Amino acid sequence: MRIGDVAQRAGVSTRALRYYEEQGLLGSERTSTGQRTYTESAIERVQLIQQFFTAGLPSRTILQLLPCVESGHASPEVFEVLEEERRRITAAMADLAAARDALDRMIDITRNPTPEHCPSLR
Amino acid sequence: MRIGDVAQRAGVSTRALRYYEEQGLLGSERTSTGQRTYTESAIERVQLIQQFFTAGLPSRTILQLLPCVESGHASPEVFEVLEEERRRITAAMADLAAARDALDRMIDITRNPTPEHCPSLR
DNA sequence: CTTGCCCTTGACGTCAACGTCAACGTTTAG
DNA sequence: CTAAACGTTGACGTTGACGTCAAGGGCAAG
Repeated sequence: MRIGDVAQRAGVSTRALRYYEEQGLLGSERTSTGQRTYTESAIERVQLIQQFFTAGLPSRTILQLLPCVESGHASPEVFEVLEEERRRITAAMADLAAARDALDRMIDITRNPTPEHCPSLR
Repeated sequence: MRIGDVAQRAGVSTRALRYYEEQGLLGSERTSTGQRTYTESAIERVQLIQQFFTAGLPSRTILQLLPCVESGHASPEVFEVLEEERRRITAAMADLAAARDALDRMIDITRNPTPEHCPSLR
């Protein structure tokens, strides 16, 4: 597969794929003329990378974790990274829940306006 | 209160407070010599602003929502913004949950390594 | 052959919420 | 009074995951 196919099937831009390669997150073979070639497994890998990016992991951290996906083994340091990121994500979910609740209170108030609305915003 | 007090009590930098004012998110009185003065309610307001920033809302959107906190009323457009952001946050929480689950699978595998680990990563 | 779409590298642009530094005025504790 | 600590505006720097040209080469169809 060429880069455009992978991009379309994985739902990312070709620029993103080259960026992933630049960061060491995604490998590729080259044809004799220098064009990138990918296997089917690249699509799955890109989707996993995207999932981690969406969760707020920086590329350096993803770079640490990806080898563990392939080897099925993690050094103690990488294991600590795994658990640290898990904690980060859990905290982020709590923050989102808090903000969502704040929005819910605002939505509720704007639907049933009361003279004494201010205290209930806290 | 001066800006340093608000910063400390709200847990943000003075630079952030000036930025909020610049963006129209936070008002202040001025002394005769030009120094900013805040009321107690500023702290609560800053914390709400922070909560929204943490949830990924941009300052322009927060600027739309804040008047609704004070007035207790929302125009139809602002109301739509409220619900749209609620949907965004809900989706973001789902993404985080998915990434957390991926991490959990990796953690599980690195704890009990199996020869057939690869399929369970999907 | 040439048209049109795909690919390459390289390099600069973006966006947002601040950090940081400069140069200077203000308030406060001793 | 004076020095430390705090305040002001202005402006440039940071960070990360790409977007977006630019300039050129590769490849199947008609």
